[in-house]
Amino acid sequence: MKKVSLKDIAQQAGVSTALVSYVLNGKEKETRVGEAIAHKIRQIAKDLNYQPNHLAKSLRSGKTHTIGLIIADISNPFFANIARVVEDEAKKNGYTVIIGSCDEHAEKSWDLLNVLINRQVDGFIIVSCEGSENQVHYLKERNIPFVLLDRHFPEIQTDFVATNNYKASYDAGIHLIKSGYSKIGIMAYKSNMYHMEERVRGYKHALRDNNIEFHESWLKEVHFEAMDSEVKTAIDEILSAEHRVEAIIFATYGLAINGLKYINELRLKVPSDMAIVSFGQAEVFDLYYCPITYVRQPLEMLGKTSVEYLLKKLKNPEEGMKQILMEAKLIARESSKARTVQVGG
Amino acid sequence: MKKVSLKDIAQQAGVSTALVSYVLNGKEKETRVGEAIAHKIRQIAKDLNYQPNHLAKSLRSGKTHTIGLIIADISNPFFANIARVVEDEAKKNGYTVIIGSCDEHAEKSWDLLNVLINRQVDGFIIVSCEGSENQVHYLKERNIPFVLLDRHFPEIQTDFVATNNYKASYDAGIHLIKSGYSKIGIMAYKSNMYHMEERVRGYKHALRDNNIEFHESWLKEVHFEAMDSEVKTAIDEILSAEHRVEAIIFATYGLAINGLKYINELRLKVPSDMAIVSFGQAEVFDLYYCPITYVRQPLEMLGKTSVEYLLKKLKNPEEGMKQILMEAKLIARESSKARTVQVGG
DNA sequence: ACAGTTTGCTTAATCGTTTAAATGAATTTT
DNA sequence: AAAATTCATTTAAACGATTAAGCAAACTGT
Repeated sequence: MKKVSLKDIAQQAGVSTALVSYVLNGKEKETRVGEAIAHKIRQIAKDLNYQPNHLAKSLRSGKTHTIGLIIADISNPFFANIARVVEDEAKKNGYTVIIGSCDEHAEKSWDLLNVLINRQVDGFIIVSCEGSENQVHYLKERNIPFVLLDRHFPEIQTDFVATNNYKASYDAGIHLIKSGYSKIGIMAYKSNMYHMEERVRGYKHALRDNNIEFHESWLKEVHFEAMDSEVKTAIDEILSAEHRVEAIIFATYGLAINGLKYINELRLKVPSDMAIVSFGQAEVFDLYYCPITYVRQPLEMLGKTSVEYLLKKLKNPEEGMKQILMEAKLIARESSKARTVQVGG
Repeated sequence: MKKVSLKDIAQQAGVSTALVSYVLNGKEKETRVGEAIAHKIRQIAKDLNYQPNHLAKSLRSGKTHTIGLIIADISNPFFANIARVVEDEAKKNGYTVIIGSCDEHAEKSWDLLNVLINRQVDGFIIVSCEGSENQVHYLKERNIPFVLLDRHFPEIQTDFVATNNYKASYDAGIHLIKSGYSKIGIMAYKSNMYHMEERVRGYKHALRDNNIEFHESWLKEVHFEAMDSEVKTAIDEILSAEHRVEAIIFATYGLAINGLKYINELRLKVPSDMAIVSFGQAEVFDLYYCPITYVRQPLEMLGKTSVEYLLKKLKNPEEGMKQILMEAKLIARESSKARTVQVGG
């Protein structure tokens, strides 16, 4: 069963393909197609169940109505949720999404970018990874529309939609301090990505603003690729250090999962032995024996807005630059419960 | 900056586009292109950083090297993991994946199917939802290659890659019985999908083979769309029924999450108040205060094999029908720990 | 009645590739 | 030396759509 093309309809109607195209695209008024023939064409198209060939349309128009979404890993719930929002929002506007996972790897990210550019996606939504600045510059130079999502490079002028990580982390710190903890550590990725630095900076400022002296041993930075083992080492060190922390902020979901597993292994009780606040969100946090306090990023809004910005740019390339930082919300739970004995700063 | 096309290269080299195409596709031998000119063409292509236009290629060849993956929901970890495997395996073979979430909704699934068919995907990998038999028939009629993943329709002859759900559920039942439980319930979706029926059947046979009388109140079937509330009602009923169960099998990840949340609310202790076995897999099961026994489906294998089957079919449409049931593995944990007092059947 | 306008349709180029067929020159065979 | 073969390249159609431009025929006004 061959696919039905404009030509087939034209033949059956005894007209040229041009007419068929006009009618089927609702241009019959401007192009003065006869009423009778227009009706006939529509009928035949319906009878043959005509479905336009997107490839041909795209080749001609230069628009594929497709957007590329580059993330770290679709099997990570944070990105999976984002992806779902982006998918839905795009579909609502007649766009299709192609998702690529780069595993926080700049090289893979390059590959994806190129594959998707060759596939003529109209634009990108990108969760950048470390060392991918050149890719951002490349897109700017080539004038390919894109929006950075969740992470951005402050030194590069781009559209972006991200969380106010400084504030989020600051709030997390303040929350712990108010709950009576003063020896507070943070576990983050070893990375010079801005969003990660901001999380560390927010945490430090929370301490500073409460006259708590920060100790270097409280900041643990682990490599993404060696997370499994390094998280354990980091926790071991944190526990045996001079100023043993009473609370940890996990700067990402992945770190929290690994950290919690090890904390369980060590039979440490949350929050009495160690209070916890984590970034990210997932069912785990609800179901943990001691529900985990977490920083809820406005996933839905982040995803929706990134699509919105990108589509605006696609519709009008002259559209001005759009940058927005959205506020996260701290969801306080048992894992950071106020200590019975309040320890002032 | 315009995109570089074959024409541009041809112009610079002073030859026709045909030659350029031949050389760049490695057909210089068959088509006897001069060595010197071939070299020149390659050099120019490199200098101009030529990237072929996939749309044009696809329009001409009728092949897009794209596969459509239709699942229930990318934000569900089971599907997210599957999607990741499929993505990687496809990429390895030069294919791109477009993912669509249908929310277990046949109508949405139809939409997705049509959108992707218009986008000329070469084939589909589909996790079918209830009431989508007509879609499967449609694909067969239209001769569009596809492989059913995780779920299949026994009455329709198709390629499929799925788990042996009967066996998996049977094993889950046996495991609980061996661990000393005899009043065992199961929570499943109200559905006539084969994979779900098989899970119930396996469970029932495990009871039967151990001379345990099955009580209707032990089988709770809830509607997917009203899961949140119906799971609670179901658990309430299960607890107040005459033969109150000591253990529950959750037939899906989603049910388990909802169920566990409610069990926590009720302050029931796992496994002493209620033992648990669940299908699906995710971090939650590891981190729950009492690690959850679960049926581990061979995700990696399922995903890989589905891609493999599909690609074989794409390469050779005459390829015979391929059907495989893979065995799941029960991962025994605390949530189904052997009771101290063994209760024989 | 004739120029000018409107109407309703067709023609043909175009997007960027691929590839069968054609072409003409150089080389080999007889 | 003519015929046949080989070699290296070009031409042009095709994929399926869009759309500017062209062209009769019918209609308008004077």
